[in-house]
Amino acid sequence: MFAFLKINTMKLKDKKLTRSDIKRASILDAAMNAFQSKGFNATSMDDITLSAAVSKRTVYNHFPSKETLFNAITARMLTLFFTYEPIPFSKDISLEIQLKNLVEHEINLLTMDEFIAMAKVIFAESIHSPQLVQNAMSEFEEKGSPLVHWFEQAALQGAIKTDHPERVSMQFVAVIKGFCFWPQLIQNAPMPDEKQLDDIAQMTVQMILKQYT
Amino acid sequence: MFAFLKINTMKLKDKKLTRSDIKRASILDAAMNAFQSKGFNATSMDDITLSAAVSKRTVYNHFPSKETLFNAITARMLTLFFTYEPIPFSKDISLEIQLKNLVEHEINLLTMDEFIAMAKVIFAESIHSPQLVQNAMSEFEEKGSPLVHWFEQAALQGAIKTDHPERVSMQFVAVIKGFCFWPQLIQNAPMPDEKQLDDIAQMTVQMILKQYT
DNA sequence: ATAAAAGTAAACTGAAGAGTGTAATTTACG
DNA sequence: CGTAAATTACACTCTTCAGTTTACTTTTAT
Repeated sequence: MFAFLKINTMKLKDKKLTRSDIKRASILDAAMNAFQSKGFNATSMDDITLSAAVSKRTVYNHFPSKETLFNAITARMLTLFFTYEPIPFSKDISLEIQLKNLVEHEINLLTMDEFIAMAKVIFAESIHSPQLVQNAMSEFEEKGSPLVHWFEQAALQGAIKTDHPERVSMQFVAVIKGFCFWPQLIQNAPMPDEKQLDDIAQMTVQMILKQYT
Repeated sequence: MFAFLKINTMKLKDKKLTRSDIKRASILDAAMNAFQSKGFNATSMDDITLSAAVSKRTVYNHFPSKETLFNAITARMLTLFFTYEPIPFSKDISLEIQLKNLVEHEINLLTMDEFIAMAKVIFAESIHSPQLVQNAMSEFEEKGSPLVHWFEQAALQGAIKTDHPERVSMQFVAVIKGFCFWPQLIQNAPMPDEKQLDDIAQMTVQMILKQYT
């Protein structure tokens, strides 16, 4: 898990993977796993030290405090998911196909288990920190904004009939998350299998088509 | 806030409100507020002691440990919301009206600020406790079950056309929560005002009618 | 090769916080 | 009134944990 982060690290220097880089990556990995499974408070720096196979002083040489480490992780996770290509609306492609693509796109994002992992880390802390994570969070929630943009375009061009495209967009995302995100986040529910995902996708597309065309 | 709990306490003995009862209620109140705003870990027993205007020893006389106190609170909150009348499906009332009632019912529940408060306390802890709160939680999530029951009846009697009434029920709830619950829980978003709630309700009803009749 | 940079082990400090012991006070109640 | 139970203040123990110090070893880069 989180292999994708290591790859990122490697890409930067390619061959010059110094010991320091390895240690740092190891710390980030260990911290991410620990924060994910136990939360910020319940994770001690000694835990991280231990499972990163690194001395405590080394942790503090890379990250001056526990909070710094936490921020480094959230920042990393957030930027990762922010690199998120916008989706153009096209009047030349059938609405059904475009919607199907949108759903799949969204489901793919949500079903990455890294996504759930990240959400656990961040949400659990953010419920009780009005400002701390909140700012990053609001930005993060805008992740839906490419979707909003698509719906706005679709409405403008008359493909979808609504006075509130952003509301339709929210409805769209709400249904997907209701099946593929919240239960997994809160209750550790299993992700729906391929067939169920297909059904959910189809249902969501039908919902938009029947209600707004 | 949480006045409804004090009322409950009073009903039990009516006149025999002994000092001990008052102290106990005061502790529960203080603890609930503290857990809600700061979370379980960040709340110290001394905090509670202080804002309950009670000595520390008294807290421990009533509740042998912090966890016991936490459990007492969650139990209280959960039972409160479990007393939840089932909703019968009727073929004599127009579908639209019944749906409208369902939405309102659900929105009323979610918009009680006690509900959000409770959810914060419980969810924040449950994200990182696989078994601890999880069991109570799963029961709690079934709170939707009267809704499922309504949709099952509606499907059985042909008022709603679907092979998966429980899925339709989830969709229905997902949309409402997407607007009136998750943003408030995670981001401290303000609850939509009356007019917005109306729009959301109407939209949700239309969604079901257009997609499943 | 060698000096600077980075890592290690282990003992330490200081703060916070859960829970206890106790002696003195307050309240309930026959 | 008088006694038993509950409450209080407060000092105390014990543990956990973030962060530091020190004396030493390994890696890296020139």
